[in-house]
Parts: sequence; C-alpha cells; structure tokens
Amino acid sequence: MPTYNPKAIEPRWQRYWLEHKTFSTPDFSDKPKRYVLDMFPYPSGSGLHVGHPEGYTATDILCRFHRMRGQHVLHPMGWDAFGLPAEQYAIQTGTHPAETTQNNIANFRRQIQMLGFSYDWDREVDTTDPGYYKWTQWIFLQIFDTWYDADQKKGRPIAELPIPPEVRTAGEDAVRRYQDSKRLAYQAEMAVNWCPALGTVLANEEVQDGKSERGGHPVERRPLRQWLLRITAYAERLLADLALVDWPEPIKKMQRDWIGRSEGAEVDFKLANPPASESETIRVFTTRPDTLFGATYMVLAPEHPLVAKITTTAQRDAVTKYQADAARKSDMERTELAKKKTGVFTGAFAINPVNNQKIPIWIADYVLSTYGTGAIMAVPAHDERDFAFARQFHLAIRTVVMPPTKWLEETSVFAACKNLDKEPGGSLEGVAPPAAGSSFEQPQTMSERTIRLLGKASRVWEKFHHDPLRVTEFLYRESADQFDEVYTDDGIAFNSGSFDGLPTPEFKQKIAAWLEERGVGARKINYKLRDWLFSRQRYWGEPFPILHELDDKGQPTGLVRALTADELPLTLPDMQDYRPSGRPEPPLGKARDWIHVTRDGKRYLRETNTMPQWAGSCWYYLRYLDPHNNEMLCDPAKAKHWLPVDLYVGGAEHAVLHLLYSRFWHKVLFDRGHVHTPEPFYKLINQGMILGETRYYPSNDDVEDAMRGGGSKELRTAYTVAKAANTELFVAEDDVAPRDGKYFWKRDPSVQLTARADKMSKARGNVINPDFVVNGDEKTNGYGADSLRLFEMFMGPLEAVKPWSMAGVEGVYRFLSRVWRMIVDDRAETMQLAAAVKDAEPDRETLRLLHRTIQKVTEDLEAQPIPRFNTAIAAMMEFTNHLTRQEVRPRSVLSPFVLLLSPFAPHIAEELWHALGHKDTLAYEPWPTFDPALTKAEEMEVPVQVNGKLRTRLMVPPDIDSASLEKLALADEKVKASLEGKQVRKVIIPPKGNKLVNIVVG
RNA sequence: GGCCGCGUGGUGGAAUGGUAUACACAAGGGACUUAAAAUCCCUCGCCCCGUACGGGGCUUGCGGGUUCGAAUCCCGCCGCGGCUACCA
Repeated sequence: MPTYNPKAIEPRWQRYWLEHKTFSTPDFSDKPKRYVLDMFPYPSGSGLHVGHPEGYTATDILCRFHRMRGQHVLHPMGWDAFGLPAEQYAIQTGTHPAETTQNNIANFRRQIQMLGFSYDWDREVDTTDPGYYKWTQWIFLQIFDTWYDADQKKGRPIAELPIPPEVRTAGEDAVRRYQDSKRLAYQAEMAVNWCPALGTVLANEEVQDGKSERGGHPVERRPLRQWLLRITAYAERLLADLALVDWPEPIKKMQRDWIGRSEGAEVDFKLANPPASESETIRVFTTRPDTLFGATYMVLAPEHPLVAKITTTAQRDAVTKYQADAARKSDMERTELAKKKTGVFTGAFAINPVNNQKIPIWIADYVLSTYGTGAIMAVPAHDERDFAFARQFHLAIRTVVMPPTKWLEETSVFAACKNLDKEPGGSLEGVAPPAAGSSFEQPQTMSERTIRLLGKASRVWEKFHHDPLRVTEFLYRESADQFDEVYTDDGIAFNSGSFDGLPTPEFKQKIAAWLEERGVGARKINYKLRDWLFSRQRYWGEPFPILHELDDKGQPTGLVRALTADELPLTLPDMQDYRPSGRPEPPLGKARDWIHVTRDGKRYLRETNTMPQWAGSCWYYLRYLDPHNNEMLCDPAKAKHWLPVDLYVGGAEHAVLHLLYSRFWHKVLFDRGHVHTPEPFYKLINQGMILGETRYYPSNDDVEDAMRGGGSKELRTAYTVAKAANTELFVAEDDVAPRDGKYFWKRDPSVQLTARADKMSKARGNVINPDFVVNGDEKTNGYGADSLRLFEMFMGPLEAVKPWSMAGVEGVYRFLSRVWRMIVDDRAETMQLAAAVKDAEPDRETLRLLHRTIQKVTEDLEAQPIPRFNTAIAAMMEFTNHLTRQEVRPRSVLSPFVLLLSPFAPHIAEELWHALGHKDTLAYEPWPTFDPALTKAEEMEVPVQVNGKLRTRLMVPPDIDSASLEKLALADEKVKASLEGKQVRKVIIPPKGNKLVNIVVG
C-alpha cells in the first residue's frame, strides 16, 4: 500500500510547514545571519514556468542546508506586480489591472507553495500594495530631496545646497528653481517613443527596429516633459564599488561597459568667422587629444544648439532639411541601418587651436547629441568613423601617429611594395593581373589607391634601399589618405610640431597640460551612462508624490511641491478608463477630481506620470526586513542585522538595469543614513536559462522542397499534418536514427535531421508548466514537487544553459522511489519500515560510503563560487545504489542520509524521517558531519603509467610511502614487460597523496 | 564589427594538470509475470586481432605548442551561443 506517492505526502507537509510557521524567521538571533534572496517574479497571467523554480530551488536548498548548520536564515518572497503587461492584459480583457494582478499573484503563490520552498510567508511583499508603494514614493522623495556634492562625493539634503549670492538676491523663486536644477530627481524635455497607431508612448524595450514590438507600427520620437534621476552623479561610485562585491566577472564587465567611463579632454575650437554676439567656441570631447594635429574637420550633432547660429545662408536649406530628417529617424535607423555615413556642410569653419588651421564644420547624425558635448573634432586618419565619413565626402586625411611595424606589415601597401623587386624594373606592371601560372604573388584585392601609391613607391624605391617597410612608413607619413586601413591604437607621434616623437600616453599628458595652460581645454571624464528616464505615461504604476504649482490664471509656474511623508501613500485613483489617452499625455490626466489639489490656498495639479516597473524592485530587499512597519521603510536595527544580502540569485537578463538601479537607490539611501552598507547585494549568482526539450528538425531546404510538393513524400505528409495543427515541423526522438554522428529520420532515411533545443515559447509550443510536471494531467500522473526540484538541480551546473527533459524527470522520480523502498516496506498495508532496516552496526564499506556521501554533499553545497548541486545528487544516487543491494540497512546510516537528502527533496525526507521514528520536522536537525578517517578505503587503486600511458593499476594501502610504491610498481609484471630493453630515466610520484606512478623511459 | 562564454559517448553531463566518459537518460538482452506495467540483474565511446577466455590501438571540434603527464595551460583555425553596437 504505501508506495511512494508524492501527491499524498507533499500537500500534507506543505500544510504542516505553513501551520507550524516552520520557516518564519525571528528578526534577531545570536546565530550567524544569512540573507538569501531570489529575484522576485513578475506574476504574469500564464503562471510559473520551469525557469522560475531553477533559481528558487537552488536558494531553497542552500537555506535549508544553512538552517541545519545553525544559521539564522532569511528567505523571503514577493511580487513585482506593477507594469505594462498587467495593464495591457487589463485593456484586452476589460478587467481592472488591480484585479488581474491579485489573481495572478494568488496563482503564483499557489504554484510556489506547491513546490515546498521554505519562504517566510509572513514577510511577503507586493509592490502594488499601497502599504508597500507608500515607501517607494517616500524613497523617491528622499531622492528628490537630495543633491550630489561632487567635492564630498556624496548625496546631501537639498537644504544644505550652497546658494550662490546672485541667485539668493534674485528672490525665493530663483532659489527654488536653482535647487530644482540640482536635485537627483529632476524634470527635463526628453524624446519619447510615440506610437500614433497604438495611441501610446512606448518604453525603449517595446520598440524594435523603429517599430512597435506589438503590431509593428511606426514609432516617432517626440519631446515630452519627463522625470529623470541623476544616476550619472553616482557613475564613479557605481563603477568603483564593483570591487566590493562578489559577482560573476561577466556581469561586472557588463555594468562597467554600460557605465562606459572614458578619460580624455575637452578642447575649445574657435569659430573662424564668429557671428556677432554668439559664443565663439565649439567645445568637443576627445579621448585622443594626442591626435589634435590630425583634426581636419569638425562635426556637430544635428541637434547641437550652435548649428542654426553658424550655418551660412548658402547651406541653410540643406542643413535644415538634414536636421528634420535626423529628427524623424529612430536611434536604430541612425545607426544600424546606416551603412553609409550621411552629413551636411554648415558653411562655417573653425580654428584648430594647436596649429591655427582652418577646418570645415559639418553636421552628421553619427555624432550623438547626448554624449560628450555633442560635437567632435574629426581625425579621419586615426578613427574608423571619421575615416569613413572623410572618404564619403572627400575630406582631408592627415596621419599623426606612426603605427608599429607589425601593423604596417599587414597593410595592402606593404604587401604590394614587397613585390616591387620581383618584377624587373619594379614598375607598375607588377600590379597588373598576373599571367596564368605566374609565380608572381599578388594580393587578392588591390584597391586603385594602392595601385596609385605604387607609382610613388617605385620613385623612392632606390632611396630606401629596396626596403618595403621603410617605403611603407614613408608612404604612411606622406600619403595616408591613400591607405585602405585605419590605425586607431597607440603609436609614436609625428606631424605634431614640438610633440613629435612622443608615445601616445605621454603625448596625452603633455597636451592636456598645454591646453590647460592656454585656457583652451582641460582633462575630462565622460560616461556612456545617461540619467535614468523615470516616468512612464501609463496608469499601472506608482503615482509621483509631486504637485505642480498653478498661477492665478491656472497656468503651471514650473515650480513643484513635494507631498509630505504623512500624505503618503498617494494612491492610484480608481479609474474605470485607464486606457492610453490617444495623446502622449498620461491616462491619469483623465482623473479630473484626483489631479486638482489645493494646499495653503494655492492651486496645484498632481503629477500624472507614473513610475517605471523598476521602481518597486529597486528596494524590495529592504522591505522584507520589516514588511509591516508603517512608520518607516525599515527599522535601522533590522537593516543593521540583516544587510547586506549574502546571496542573490536570478537571471542574467537583469545584469545591467535592475542591478544598477538598485545599487543607485541603495547608495542614495546610504548617503542619507538609512542603510549602513555601501552595496546591497554582496554575492550574486546567475542561473542559466532552461530551454525546451531537444527536438530534431529537417533542414530548411528539405522542408521547402516538401512544401513545393517535391522531395520526400513522408516529409510532405508530416508537413501537412504539422501545418494543420499549426505547429512547427519537428521529429520526436523515437523517430530518429543516428548514423555516422548525424541524425536521420526513421520514416525516410534520406532526410537528415539536426538536433536543437530552443528557448521555451508559446509560439513553439514547447513551454513546460510546473503544474503539469508536479500534478500531471488527465492522462499522466505527475511526478511531484520533490522530483521537479531534484531534476532542476540534476540537469547540470546551475549557471549553464540546458534543455528540459521529461525523461530526466522520470529518472529522478525513479531515484526517489528507490530511496523510498530502501526504507519503507512498499508492499505492506500500513506505513512500516522495510524488513532490511535494522538497528545493526553498518559494515565497513557502508560506513565508508555514508561518510564519503556526507563529505561530497557538504563540500558540493559549500563550493565556491557556485554550489554543485548536480554532483551532490549523483553522490546520493551512488549511496542509494549501494544500500538497496544490502540485506541489512542500518538505521544509523539511513537517518543521516535522509538529512542529506532533505534540502533537495524536503517532502519525502520529512516523511522518511518520521518513518524512521523521529518526531517533528527535520528542518532544524543538525547537519550530519563526516569523519575523514572513515572516508578512506582499506586499499586504494594506483594507476601506473609508462611515459604517460596507463599500463596497469596496483592495489595498495592508502598510507604507503613513495619509495615502496615505486618498488612495487617497478616489480609489476606488466610494467616490466613494457620496460623491456629500455632505460628508466625517472619515476614520478606526485607528492600529494601518491595518486599515481609515472615511469619515464628513454 | 567588438567583447565574453562554450565545444567530452546516441542524449544531459562528470573529471579544471595525474586512471577520460562518474551519475542519469535513451537503447539492447535477461529474470519475475497468464500478460503488461513496475521492479531487479547484465551490456552499452570507437576501431582492430581472437571461436571463446582475452589482448591491442585510438578518442574530449580541428591543427600546432608547453609538460614526465593536457579535456584541463598557451598559440592559430572552425563551429555554436550570449551580450553589445557610430559613446569620439
């Protein structure tokens, strides 16, 4: 009767844990603390998918392990529930997002609890709960109340901002405007993605290739008033403090690249003919001030404010048209699709400060208005982009950096020069197409320019003693514009006046000083990172706790007023019509009663933008520490106890945005004294993606053949069937015949197949639902939560991308069944132990295996940087394989084994723990320990190699000394045979543990 | 284009300088059974010699190198995946 039946066991223990609050965590304890955090999910309508429990299982195993090792473990879960998908789903179904969100949360909670995770459910948070977003708004107000003191490198209260005297004398409004301009949360006009067809503003991630992701409608860029957060003020600290955290190096690198720090200089170029009363200089940013002598033109971004002022009458029409075109293009069109550089001459000229040369000023959209100063000096000889532009518009190219020999030798010019001596006379004839069978070696492609250069080369050929390198060097100095390659790295300066001969790094130092002395430039650091666009023109998000002041006529004055803490939370108005307005203005504008406010006799309009989805997830790890506190976001004593997060596990898709935004908020809270650690997440692990089951696909050519009615008849039939069922055509594994390392279709062996595992997606029909794995459906039985958990961990290393396999789940299910039968009599009517379970002393081998298993599982769970769950499970399988073969299975080895299994498969472990006669839950039982002496076998196997090739294996006592081992090895018959007639030169026995013998013979 | 990662049996993977293929899946054979499922036992990288017992050789994408010894370290190439993309 009691066969292994997860359906009976699992819900019972889940109920037990909830009712007994087994995993409820006290706020404080004397035990060492450990805060283990999962990236909380967005509760979508489609429910959990098997990717979610991968990370959750890993953290759950570690939490259960650490609890048993006597640690004070915090392991909470919650919901990131504001955001676009809920709103769109609501619009489609006509159900209010608040309602669908709650339904989705209930479903997610049910599914997560069904998997037996040891979360402290008393600490559950929901970002859409006013009790939660009250504090999201409160943190926004802190950010709003903060300015960044660049000297102290710290965010400080706005009240401490020094006000310049001339501002103070201009009155209170001027002071307020000055303060507003310095806050970490500020307003600005920014281009947004406006989609007229959908009547809504789209986030950048909803725009693909200049079209809306949903529907493929065109998207325009329109300026709109936006809230921004001054994350750029923290760029340096966000970069530097990566040194404080233990994260995977690739994630750190992605953050570094995203921040994109570059050191360089700003340089001022005077206008050659400045229009009266206008600024006389154009400021550029460059990382290569050492190439100033090679600057042959300048480029302004089309949006640069000076463009209109400097453009000459003759060029005005062309420039205006170009600006209009550029404005219409999306970022994507400007970059990726633009294979050819575009631009227009303004008619104006600037003066290069280092040599007073007059150079033309162009506008081009390859220069971004949002980076640096929005203007560049172009050095076409040493920059790929400038080079392409100069070629396009026939602008001067002037070399000023001599590349190393190695580079010169790889140029096509050098390749051509080398041949000058091979043809008599070293003439241009050498570059004509070679005659058939000619031994003349010619580069495959030789541009007309190179051919022209060869004329010049042949004239100096004698002068440089037929040395192709010196000739190439000469040509590079004199006629760089004729080269096809661009050298952009460091080298030795030339054509640079008194700086000639300097290596690039030294030149950079000297020229910076030179520019500073003359007041025409200065060292400067720039970042790719832009300020964070923090507002969305949507309904389903946190409202901003901000009021816009109106004047007597009801017009906005441009001044804002923050709500006070006691006015929070500012709840979303309960609107029936939350659809986008059809104009760029946010839907909250339609809540007429809500937006009008009077305070102290003044009239105000509420801010109608809402916060982006990132806001709630930026600080949830703090709220878990004190989830019901209505007085503060988190009691500092609790924050002090728990922070920082000791382990944070989630997908790599959050490598940049979520993690960077959280770190930024945390640093502001740190500066303002609300948290005591500079970083929120001490250690981070990314779990790898889980793909759909491996499938076998016929080649596209074969399928196309079949579609046209040709090719394989079988394939044609299969194609018709797949098309009718509206699925992709693939072949099940049963139908695949492997041959010569390739796969063929059993039903038609002429059809070759390729194996492929794809991302799970509805469209491919390969999504695996945890409900199905655990509970099955009408046709199948389901394997239970323990099997799902175990398989997710057994598939491979946590961080690896790996394909799902239902057969693999079946495999671990069989393992758990075997564990069950190892302990429980599955043929008895009532729950009783198997007959082989006895209070006997274990034999030596069984005891050894138990201790080896304890050692292996413990060490695998402790492994750095990432625990090895898969090999820990394999060790437990080996233990089980051994013990199920034994006639006598001592209780004294079964109990510790059940404890080892419990973090991985907690339900079956609890049940077996009870069967073995223990009371209550095993969740806080001490973790088993191993005796190193007992892990060793009586004899060990030592491989013997001759010249690195395995010849035999010896059985020896584990404590044998090297000399005896060597003697034994040399005495072995097989070894003697392979040493026949050869001289033993050396015998190698590695010092650590006598693991092998290698006899070197000559 | 740039940067990063990966490449081991039919499949997922193990071994991170010391016995390559642990553990599992799939496949095949056998036992039990009226039968099936379940369970248990056996075989299972490739090639060669041998009737058999057994023996020998090769093998970690390809080519080279370092080392007594390389899946592991180094160089070059090929393939796959991810991120990123005019940031001056």
